[in-house]
Amino acid sequence: MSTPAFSPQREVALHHQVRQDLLLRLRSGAWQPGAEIPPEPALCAHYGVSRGTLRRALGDLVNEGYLERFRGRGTFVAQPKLESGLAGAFGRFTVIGPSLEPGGRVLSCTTERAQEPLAAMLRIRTGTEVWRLERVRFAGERPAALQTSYLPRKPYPGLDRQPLATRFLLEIMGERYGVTLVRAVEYVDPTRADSYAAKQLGIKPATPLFRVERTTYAGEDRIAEYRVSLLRGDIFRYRNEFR
Amino acid sequence: MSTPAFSPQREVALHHQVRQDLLLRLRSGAWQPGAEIPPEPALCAHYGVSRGTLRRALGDLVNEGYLERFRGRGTFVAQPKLESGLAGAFGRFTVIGPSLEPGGRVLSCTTERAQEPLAAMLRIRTGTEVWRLERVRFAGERPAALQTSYLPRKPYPGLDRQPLATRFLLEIMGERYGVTLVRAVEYVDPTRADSYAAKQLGIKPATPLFRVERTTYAGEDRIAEYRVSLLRGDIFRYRNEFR
DNA sequence: GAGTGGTCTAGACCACGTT
DNA sequence: ACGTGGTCTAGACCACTCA
Repeated sequence: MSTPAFSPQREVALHHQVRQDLLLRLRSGAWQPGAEIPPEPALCAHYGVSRGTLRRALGDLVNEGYLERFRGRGTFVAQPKLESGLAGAFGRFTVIGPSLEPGGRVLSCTTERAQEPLAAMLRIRTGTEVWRLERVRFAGERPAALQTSYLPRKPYPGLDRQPLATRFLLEIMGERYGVTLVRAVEYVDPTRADSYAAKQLGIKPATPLFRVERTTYAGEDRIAEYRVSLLRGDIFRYRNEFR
Repeated sequence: MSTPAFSPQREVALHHQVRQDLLLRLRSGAWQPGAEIPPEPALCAHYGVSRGTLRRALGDLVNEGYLERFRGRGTFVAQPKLESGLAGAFGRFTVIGPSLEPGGRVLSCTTERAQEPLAAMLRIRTGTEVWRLERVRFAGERPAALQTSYLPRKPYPGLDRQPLATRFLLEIMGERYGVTLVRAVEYVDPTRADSYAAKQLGIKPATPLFRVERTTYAGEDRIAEYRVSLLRGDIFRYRNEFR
């Protein structure tokens, strides 16, 4: 290890400076993927920091996917997993586009009895009563998404009298019904507008859309809502970032 | 704070047990979003652990988006941001579907001079020579994706003589040309197959596809590859998880 | 000024893999 | 047996917020 020098500055957390210096070596290619890097005692000595501080820096890099550590073996430069669909490849995503406004035009809000595919999605027995809420959501003046939400009826009495046209449904569920939402899982497919969706969204039939199926969880396994959204592909895109 | 009891087990890391117990209170709704939770000294006493251990547990929960901490103010239960497109909403994604096999059928591998939109994507001057590689990628026996890759020519002499049909392009770039790939950014749109794509992928024209534009970075800002993939929507979906 | 979380240290013991 | 990383402790000082 013959690094020019490491001269920490005050004002900035030590562990952060160590992290940056390690990152420099990783990105510059001085440490190739798969290679083993020096053990903790060596790095502590090199940087002149305590083990706790060093481990904070290393731990951050592990969380960000740059390093892998194995007890008894050592610390290694992670192989980048940039290939979509590769095992272990994952990243962060965001939706790019204008914000959807709360509420929207309510097309219908009715109850029905859940039949098989839906009952399975909500993890309830077939025949249980559910709310079915259909809305057009707007981004500015433009209709941007057509959403159909399904909720078990029981926990949400009088849902059809709530301010569905002006508030986020998730907010209503939380504030009016005291449901604590914890996490959500989406599955995204490409699709194209049928004539009904095209009419509601003000676009031509067969325009490409995202079809987003989302399940929102209230407790660890309690499902609070199942929703299918059709998002206009000319307005929204997903942005994914891999380490 | 009147929790029944906290009886740690050996065999499991203490910080992990503390984390689980805190998580329980968050998910059960005992601590509502926005609420302040007890300060470190109180929690240390409650769990009978040192500050370092407690902070490890809290830090994990902050990283996972459950808590927010502010120096001088306190620790608060984070508001879930489950609405797509909401500021601050983000999550993890994975591609669901069979693994793409390395290589594929090479349709063409030629050089050309980069014109404006492409030059901008690769951040090179217009007129610079680039490789243009077009392949059909397979998942098992099925053609699953049509990919067009663009790379600056200079760093990759003889790319057309590499084993493009049997290896991952990213691996070739790494192993044969010593390029260290660091991160990648994708933009995903819905689209539909034109007649050319339909023919290459063995599907009917107008079938819904994902159009994935990906930029792979070698250094912090050095672009190693720009690629446009058409992914069959009947084979792949994206899975997104919030918080 | 009192209380919050952020940083850093020094030292100890342990579980695991390699030799 | 030795070296690796994983866990945990106790204590110190600091920066920030709020009353």
